[in-house]
Amino acid sequence: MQLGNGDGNITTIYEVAELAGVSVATASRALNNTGYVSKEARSRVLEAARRLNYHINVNARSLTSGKTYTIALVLPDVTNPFFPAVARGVEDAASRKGYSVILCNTDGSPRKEADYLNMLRSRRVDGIVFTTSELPGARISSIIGDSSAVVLVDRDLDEPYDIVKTDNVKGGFLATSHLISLGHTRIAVISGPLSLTTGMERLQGYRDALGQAGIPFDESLVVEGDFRQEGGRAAMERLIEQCRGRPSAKLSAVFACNDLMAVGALTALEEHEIAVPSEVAIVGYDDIALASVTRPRLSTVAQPKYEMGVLAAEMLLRRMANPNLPRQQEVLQPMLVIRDSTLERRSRCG
Amino acid sequence: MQLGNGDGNITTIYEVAELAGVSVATASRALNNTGYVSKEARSRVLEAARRLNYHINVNARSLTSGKTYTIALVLPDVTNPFFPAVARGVEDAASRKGYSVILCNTDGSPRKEADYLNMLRSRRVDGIVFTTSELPGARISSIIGDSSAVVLVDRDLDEPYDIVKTDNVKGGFLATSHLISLGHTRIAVISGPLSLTTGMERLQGYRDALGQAGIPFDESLVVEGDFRQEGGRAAMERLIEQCRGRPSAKLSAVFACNDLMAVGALTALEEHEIAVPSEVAIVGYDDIALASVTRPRLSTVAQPKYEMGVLAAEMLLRRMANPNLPRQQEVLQPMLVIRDSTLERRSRCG
DNA sequence: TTGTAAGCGTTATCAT
DNA sequence: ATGATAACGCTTACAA
Repeated sequence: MQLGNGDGNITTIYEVAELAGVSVATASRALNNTGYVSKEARSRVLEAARRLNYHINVNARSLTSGKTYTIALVLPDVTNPFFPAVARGVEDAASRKGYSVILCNTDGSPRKEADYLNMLRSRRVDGIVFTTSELPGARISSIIGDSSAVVLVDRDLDEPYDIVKTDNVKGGFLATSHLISLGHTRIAVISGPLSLTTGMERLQGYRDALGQAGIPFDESLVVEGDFRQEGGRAAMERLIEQCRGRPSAKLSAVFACNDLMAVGALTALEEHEIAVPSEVAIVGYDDIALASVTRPRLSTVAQPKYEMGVLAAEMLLRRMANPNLPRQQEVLQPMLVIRDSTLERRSRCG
Repeated sequence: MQLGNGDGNITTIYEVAELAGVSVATASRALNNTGYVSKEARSRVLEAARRLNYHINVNARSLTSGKTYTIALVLPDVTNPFFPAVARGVEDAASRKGYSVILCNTDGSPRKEADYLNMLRSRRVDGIVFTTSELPGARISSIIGDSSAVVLVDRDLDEPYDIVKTDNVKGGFLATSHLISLGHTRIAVISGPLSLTTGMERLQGYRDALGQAGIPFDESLVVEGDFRQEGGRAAMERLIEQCRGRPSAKLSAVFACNDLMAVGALTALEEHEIAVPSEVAIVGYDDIALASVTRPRLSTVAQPKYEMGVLAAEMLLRRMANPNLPRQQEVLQPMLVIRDSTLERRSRCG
C-alpha cells in the first residue's frame, strides 16, 4: 500500500541519507544529479527519498546557493483589468523555469512601493518585475541595490533598468489617426496621469497625429484623467460641461487613454443622452475584456498584455543569468481594434 | 550625504555586529527587540545596520524559526475576472501581517495543482489559500501533509480543511426566485461544471426555487457549462436550437451560473436577434466588472470576492497560529443585484 | 565513488 | 547585559 507518507513530518536529507545507508554528501549528489554517485547508491537514495516523502528545503539551499528561485511582481493593483494578463504571463514564464512569483500590490503609493522593495530585498528575491508609479528610479536602486535584477513593465525610468513596454506614442497616434480618418477634427483627449510616461507618450501620439493632419492642438480639449473609470466619467462630464457653455469647444470624438476611462466616459455620455458613436465617437486603450462587451463595443488600441508579462519574466531571467548584459529594452507594437464606438463624423457638440 | 549604501552589497549580521562593536548575539537581540540589550548597545547596532543598509536574510532566519512568513494563493487563473479581487483580498490581509504571497495558476489541472503543491512544500510555505478544482482532497493532504495550513476558497471538500465560501444554494435560489417573481416559469439554466460544488450547489438552488414555486423541473432546460464565456455562448446556442425545434421547449428566461457565461449567452442571444430582457431575461452570478457595462446591464448574484480573500487569509493565519483549532467554516451571503437584463415576463421562444 | 567537515545567515541556549 | 557556540538543512571543497 503506497501511502506516500502523508503524515507531513518534514524529512531532512540526513534521514534520507541514513535510510539509504550513505552520507549526506552522497545523498545530496544523488538527489541533485551532481558529481559522482554509483548507480546503486543513487537508486537507494532516490528510493529512500520516495519512502520518506522527502521534499528539499529550498530556503536552506538558498543559503548556500545564494539563489532563491523566487521573483516578485510588483504592480499597482491586480484588480485593475490591465494587470491580470500581465501577471499570468509573468507567472507562466517564471514557473516554466522553476521560479515562484510573489505578488505585491502597491496602489501606486511610493510608500508601499518602498516597503515592498525592502521586504523583497530581505527575501533575497532573484529578480523583480516592476510596474512602478511614482518612486524615483534612484530611490529604487538605493533600496534594492543590486540584490536583485529588475525589469520595468509598461514604465520608463531614468535608471538603467531593462524595460518591456509598448510603443505608447504610436498607440496614441493610431487611436487619433483613426478618428481623424473618420473625418473628426474636434477630438478631445482624456489623458492618463501626465506624471507617468504612459500618460505623456499617448498624449504625444495624439499631438503627433493632429500635427500630421494639420489640425491645431487645442489645449481646452485635453483633460487629465487618472486611468480609472470614475476619473473617466468625471473628465467626460467636464468636457460636456465646457462644451455646453462654449460652442466653440464642441467636439465630435474623444480618445480616452485607457479603456477604464473610456467606459467611464461612455457612462457620462449615456447619462447625457449623447449617442455613441453617432454624436460622439470614442476610442479607448488597452483592449481589456470590458471593451468588447460595452454597448457600443469599444474601439481601442490593444496592448499585448500577456506577451508583455512573458517577455518581462524572460528578460528578467536573462538579466539574472548575466548581470553584465547591456541594457535590454523591448518595445512591442500596439494594435488598433475597430469596433462600434467609432464611426464616420457627424458634427455635434457634447 | 545620506546615500543609504546603494551599492547593494549584501550585509550580514556579523558585519553589523562588528561595526557596532558587539557580538552577533547582541546584534540579533537588538535588531529583533528580544532579550536584554542595553540602550547604548541597541542604538549602536541600529545605527550600524542603518549605515550598512542591512536587510535581514529571511531565508536564513526561517531555517532556525521554522517559519517562512510566506503563504501561497493557488487558483485556476488570475485572468478569470472572479479571482483578482480574491487575490487582492488575500494579499492585503497577508501583507498586513507581514506575510508574502506566492501566486500559482493551475488552470484547474490536477497535474499542475499537484506540481505546485509539491513546490510549495519544498518552499515550506506556512499556509495555502487554495481554490482547487479536481484534485481529490486526500491527494492534497498526501502532498502537503501538515507542512502547511490550508484554507479552501469557493470550494468544498471532504478533507477537513477550513473553508471560505458563499452560500451557493442560496445564490442559485435568489437568482431563480427573482426570475420567478417576474412571472417566468420556463427558466433555463446554464450551469457550471457539475463536478464542482459551486456548480452543483447553484443548480440545487435553482431546483429549490422551482420546487417552492411549484414549477416542475424540466431536465431539457438545463445545460452544463464550463464557467467560461465561450461555453456560455455555446450553451445558449444549444438552448435556442432546441427551442426552435421543439416549441414545447420554449423559455423566457435563463439563469447563467456565472457572469462570464451570461455574457456569452448575451452574445448568442444578440446574434439571433432575440431581445434581452423583453424576449428572454437573463441573470448571471458573481457580479464581475463586466456585468455593469454590458448592454443591457446584467442582473446578477454578487459574491463578496474581496472579503472572501481577506477572510481566507485571516482564517489561514488563525489556523497557522493554532493547528488544533476545530475546523473553521465561513459561509458568506450572496446578494441579488438587479439591473437591466431581467424584466417582467413576456413569453417567447428562443 | 564516498565521506568528513566547513560554511551559508540567523536564532537560541547557556555561560559568564 | 553580553558573548560563545550549537543548531537549522543544505551544498561543496577536500580527503580518502
